[in-house]
Amino acid sequence: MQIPGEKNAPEPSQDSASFLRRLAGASVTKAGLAKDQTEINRIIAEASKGSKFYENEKRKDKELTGRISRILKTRDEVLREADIAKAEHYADALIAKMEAERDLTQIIVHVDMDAFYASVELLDDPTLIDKPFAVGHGVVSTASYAARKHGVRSGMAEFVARKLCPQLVVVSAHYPRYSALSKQIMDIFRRYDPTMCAAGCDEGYLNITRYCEEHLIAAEECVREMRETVHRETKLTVSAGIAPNKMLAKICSDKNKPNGQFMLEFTSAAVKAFMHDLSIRKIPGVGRVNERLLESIGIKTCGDIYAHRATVALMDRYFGMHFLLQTYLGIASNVVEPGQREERKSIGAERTFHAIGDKELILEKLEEVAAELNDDMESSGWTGKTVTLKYKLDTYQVFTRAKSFNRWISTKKEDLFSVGKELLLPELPLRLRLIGLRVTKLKDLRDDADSKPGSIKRFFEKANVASSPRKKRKVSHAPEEDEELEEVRLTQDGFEDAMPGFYENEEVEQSLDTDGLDHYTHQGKHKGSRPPTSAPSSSAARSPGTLTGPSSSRATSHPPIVATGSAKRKRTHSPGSGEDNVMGADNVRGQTCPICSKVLETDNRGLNEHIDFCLSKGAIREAQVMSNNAKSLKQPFPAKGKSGSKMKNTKKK
DNA sequence: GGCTCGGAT
DNA sequence: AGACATCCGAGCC
Repeated sequence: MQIPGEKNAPEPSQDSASFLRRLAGASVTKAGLAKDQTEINRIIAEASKGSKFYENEKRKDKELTGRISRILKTRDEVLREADIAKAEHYADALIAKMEAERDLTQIIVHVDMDAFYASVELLDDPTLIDKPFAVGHGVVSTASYAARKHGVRSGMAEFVARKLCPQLVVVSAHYPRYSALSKQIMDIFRRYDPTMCAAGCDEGYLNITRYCEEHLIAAEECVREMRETVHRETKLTVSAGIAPNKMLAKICSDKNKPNGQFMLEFTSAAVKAFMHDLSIRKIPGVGRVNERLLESIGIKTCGDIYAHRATVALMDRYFGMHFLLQTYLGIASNVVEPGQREERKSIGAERTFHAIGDKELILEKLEEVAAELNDDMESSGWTGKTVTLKYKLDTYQVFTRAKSFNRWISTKKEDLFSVGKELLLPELPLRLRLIGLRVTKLKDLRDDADSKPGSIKRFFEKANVASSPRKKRKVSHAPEEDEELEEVRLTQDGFEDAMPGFYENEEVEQSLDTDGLDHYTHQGKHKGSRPPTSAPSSSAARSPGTLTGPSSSRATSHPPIVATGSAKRKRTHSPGSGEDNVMGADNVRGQTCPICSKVLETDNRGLNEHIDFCLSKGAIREAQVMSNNAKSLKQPFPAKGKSGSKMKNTKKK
């Protein structure tokens, strides 16, 4: 096994299980389906076979497989040298601490509209009842429950859906309608918790602790009443989950869907039992990639985390120990508040079309996109300094090119369009199927205009609304209620608001960075990394993502875990002095590094960083030698601890 | 600080 | 035949 080779072939059988699942799409295990998933996957694969889309998926799957195999190699190396017992002991200590701090006092509810878009369409066209139908042409936005039984799900290509369900009826989406209903529904929820947090247009989090106290009503009864109210006033059904924190509540809302609710007992034992057999994929933040990553080390259910706590602790950077241990315990944020999402970081628009190679036609598309983005920016009051062009080739590979200015992008569409051209023209000729423009380094124009004094305040007031502008519509009215039509992509946005919460009180250090090791970075470096120049240049080189196999593997962000990164940013950083922090930490006490066995006067955090350092050496032995000989690894931490490892590995290879 | 890429919903 | 949109942040120079 091992072998310095580093490129030890993962193995063929690429078509297997994991890839088929990938092809099947993301929302698979998330929502309840029916029928034989294997058969469904077969039909999907058959319909896809040979398409460019399929080839691209295969390529990505292969990259991931390679990345995982490299991580496993590192894992093997680490486990071989480390003191497993100590690592487990360390994890156990953290678990005990987390358990001691568990908060079961708040009654959190996650409400989720059942097949929202589909339900609304059904409302407006009763003849759809009982028919399997889907909302959205081209790509399914939402499938009715009857359609789901056939394996149709959101995100799926329409033609694939039709293969799975020949009698499928496909209707168009009516965003303004969804938006209006969404607002109406959220207002109902707010009667129970004025500070509820809308998570997208069809779901939200509430803390009904207070409501229940004041109305002397039990949680389940309260939620049932709320759901009935929604149904009475809108004729739409909603499912709900009641639990001690947001993550649990969200998972619970799926339990008795549609039109049902589920409450988890508010005891530590019940929560842990609930987590034990829960698929890791059900955890918000764990998507296809992280699921595979975790599965590769034997973690399939949340209960499995415990058995692998040593690996997770030793390779925190890759797997996110803190996140996983909390997940194992079923602990997450129980803070529910509206907006609070800081300002948005970017605003953009993109459009997919039938692949074209003609320069004039491409520029036409670019102009359309520029105009659309321009309208959005104008109506929502944003401008920015950096413009990023995104394009997708007919092979489905995606590239971006950006340019920054010292000035704010003018709101005249000519500005965006010309910048877009500047970025795109040098790339041509290409055959494209998508063009997008995005502006970052934003500035909120309304801050100056409107409430300039307490700019922040403005934000709080309509925080959650502020996201996702789009859709011009927006007529007069100032920031008041412009609940605009969030044309929403349904999932997306909302989660955004919700997710950060899960990591709230954390302070973990960032967790990982996946392939910190290898992933040589050649490409990107010169901006010259042009994609396939010219259509013909068939195979070979090109594309930044494709150069030599491993290259593109890019350090994907972190695993599930990742999110903790934000928390980390808050404190820590201070690149050059990471080690000072560590050593100067509080509750200092002797701790032994499970890798190099050195005893350190530091706290858990410090120990953690030290372990990271040990791992960063790539060659564990090196660290051991160092510690064994020179017992005081003085200043072991490379400036910028984490990146240190990366760089090294990067070049090396 | 600029730029690119991949993740997640 | 046919396969989304939007946003975020990490990593690298």
